[in-house]
Amino acid sequence: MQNLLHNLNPEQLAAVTLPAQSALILAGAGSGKTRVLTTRIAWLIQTGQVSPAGILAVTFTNKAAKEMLTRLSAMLPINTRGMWIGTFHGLCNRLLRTHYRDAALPQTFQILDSQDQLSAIKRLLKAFNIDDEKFPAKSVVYFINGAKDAGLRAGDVEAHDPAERKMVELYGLYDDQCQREGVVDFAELLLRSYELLSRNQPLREHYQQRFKHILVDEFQDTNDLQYKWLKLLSGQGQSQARSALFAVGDDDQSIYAFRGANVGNMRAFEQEFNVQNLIKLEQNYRSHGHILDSANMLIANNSKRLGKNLRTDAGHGEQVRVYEASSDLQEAQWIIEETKNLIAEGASRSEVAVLYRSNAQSRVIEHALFSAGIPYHVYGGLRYFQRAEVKHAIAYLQLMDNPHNDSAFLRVVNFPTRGIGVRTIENLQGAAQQYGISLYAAVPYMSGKAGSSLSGFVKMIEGMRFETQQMALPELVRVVLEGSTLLSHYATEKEGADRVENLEQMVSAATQFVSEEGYGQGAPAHLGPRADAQAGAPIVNADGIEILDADAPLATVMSPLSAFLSHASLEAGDNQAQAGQDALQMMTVHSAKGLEFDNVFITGLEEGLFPHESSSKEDGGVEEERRLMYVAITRARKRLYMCFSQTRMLHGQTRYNMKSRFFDELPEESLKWLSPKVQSHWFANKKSAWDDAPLNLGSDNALAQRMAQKAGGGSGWRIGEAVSHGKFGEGVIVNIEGSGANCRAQINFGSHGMKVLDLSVAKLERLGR
DNA sequence: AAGACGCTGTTTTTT
DNA sequence: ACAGCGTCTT
Repeated sequence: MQNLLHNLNPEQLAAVTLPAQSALILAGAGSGKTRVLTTRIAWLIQTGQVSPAGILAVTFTNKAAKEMLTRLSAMLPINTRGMWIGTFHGLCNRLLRTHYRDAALPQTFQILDSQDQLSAIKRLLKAFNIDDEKFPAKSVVYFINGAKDAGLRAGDVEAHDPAERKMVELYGLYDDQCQREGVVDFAELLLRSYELLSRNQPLREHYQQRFKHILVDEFQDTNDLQYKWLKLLSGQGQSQARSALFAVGDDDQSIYAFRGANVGNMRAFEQEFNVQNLIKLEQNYRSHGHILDSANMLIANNSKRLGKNLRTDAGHGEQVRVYEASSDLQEAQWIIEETKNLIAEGASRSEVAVLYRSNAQSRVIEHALFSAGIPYHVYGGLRYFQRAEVKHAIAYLQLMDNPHNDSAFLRVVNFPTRGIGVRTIENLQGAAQQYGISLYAAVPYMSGKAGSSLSGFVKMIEGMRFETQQMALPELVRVVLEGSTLLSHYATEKEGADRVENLEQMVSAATQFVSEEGYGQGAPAHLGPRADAQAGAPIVNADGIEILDADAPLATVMSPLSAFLSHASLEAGDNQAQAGQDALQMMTVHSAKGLEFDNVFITGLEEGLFPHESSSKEDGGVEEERRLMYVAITRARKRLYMCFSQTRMLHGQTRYNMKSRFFDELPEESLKWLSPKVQSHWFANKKSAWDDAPLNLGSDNALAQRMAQKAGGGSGWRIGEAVSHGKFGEGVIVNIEGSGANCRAQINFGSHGMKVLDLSVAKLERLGR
């Protein structure tokens, strides 16, 4: 135990060894949050305060859950299997699998990912002849997920106008459709298990008693339903003893409001759980002083903080390097130069991160990196299980496990093509609707040529199910890849080599899955849970009803095939394992959260981009952008670069942006401007701006034309020029129209918005940037 | 049933 | 600019 606790600082130690009461740990960036969380669990177990089965630890991502498990098994000599450690969705899936009857779900219910959900909605809209102009599928999805995330069923949503009433109706119809097909979406996993526990008293009480300690990571990211779920499981508000909820989070890193996260849950938790133990972890072990000072000073501009100031023992380190580029191309060029310098100084490429606010910014930088021959890795593309060919294979597997999944049916009934056309499908859908059954079940009602091709498809699925009855999962997957003719189809396609490879990879994914999840290598993939699996001791409630506890491995509650399909939906896999390559890391600021690098570039620091223009319209939007900037800054250990550009190509048009307001919120002494005398006067000094940018303007003539376009009708002002206005502050001239006395300029005043001013009237001052 | 054409939206993302 | 779609064409 001494071992466990040594090297913890006083705050960390206090947090780890808190008594079994609700606690809120405000953990700043780089303050050892995961360490505290895992050490707390290890300490609780090692001191005999709780058995592994009494632990419930919740994260948002699989990565975080895995990390926690890895660290725990390094600390504890015990098997981590009895503990419930996982994502909200993973744990809810486990709960629903175990208690599928009580949750009114089929044993083989399947999970829709976001793509599947959208296409299910599109299908619904079509079936009910809904005008998709008035009710776009996307907004229906948004509405439904919003309601579910708030814990509301269709019957609970108050509609204020006819359009909303329609939305509510669609919500109800969608839920019916899902129920009929035996599928649940992500939000449904949460809501259904919440409802299961709140309606079923014996179950609820069982789990409430079982979990003595509930620990939550990234608490600031919880949505309302997740918070309600935690309250329910912890027994909050009940008179009897309840479990201790240990919430770890950082309100300054709350950057997911747009997907329903509610930072307010932190304050609500403090009050509703009567939190006596609030501990702030403010000692930062990651960043040098100038970087931390920048982060602290920036975030101090936010109101409504719980209050926290990071400190470090690491010394000031280097100043933050700031660069103003003339164009996005030149910005990219500069990044490449600096990266080369870093590498020459001995930095490894994987310790260089380029962060941007939006994905669209990556293109230019990627292009420049490619030309320079610097290996790079872009985060956040298509993930393995999202690839079309893999989704197709999954759909065949889904049909074998649950033939009523119409989404899966439609995805592959004619892929690879087998002569089943749109018309045939429409007829089939008509029959299915008429009898209220699934497409698969409606096939026997079809006659004629169309009927026989459809029943051919069904026979193929049935045949594969029969053939694979006794097979282990990897073997089954191989049979399906071949039997579905997916493999041979892609093998004949000219660009199909990668796809074949991805499909082949599914067999190894299945092999790995089977061994990791504790299914025997030879366990039949079908036919329910493993026969020889040891279920936990049965629980008998007061009425003598036996309840199966979900503490045993998943193998006891679901078949390898069902489990594998859940896995494919809940853990979409990495995007291209370019591992092994020492590559520069490129990603959005959002996806950088939780990561750290020696060297970080924050790019595109311009008004309108970062903070993003759409953030100024939502209340609290700019504060969320500031938190995002805070996250970006605190990713860096040793060296931080920030850059912005005067011009940028966006949506096919050149935009003229001002530098980000965030620069004004950073400590001057921590910044080192690398471009003091920049190219604002490029018109007079055109060489610097246009020669730096590797633009191919073709000829002097083309250049002259572009210049002429930018000159403002003899007004004396130029497009792209920085100006100052008494009322609106600093801005950039974006456009000039008319000439002489009628000359007007469109000016981007950043936070004050876009204005059109009459140049003969407006009092503008030239601003040498 | 694949390929061409035109329309649309375009902040951030995990499960 | 450009990708991803839905619809129309061959």
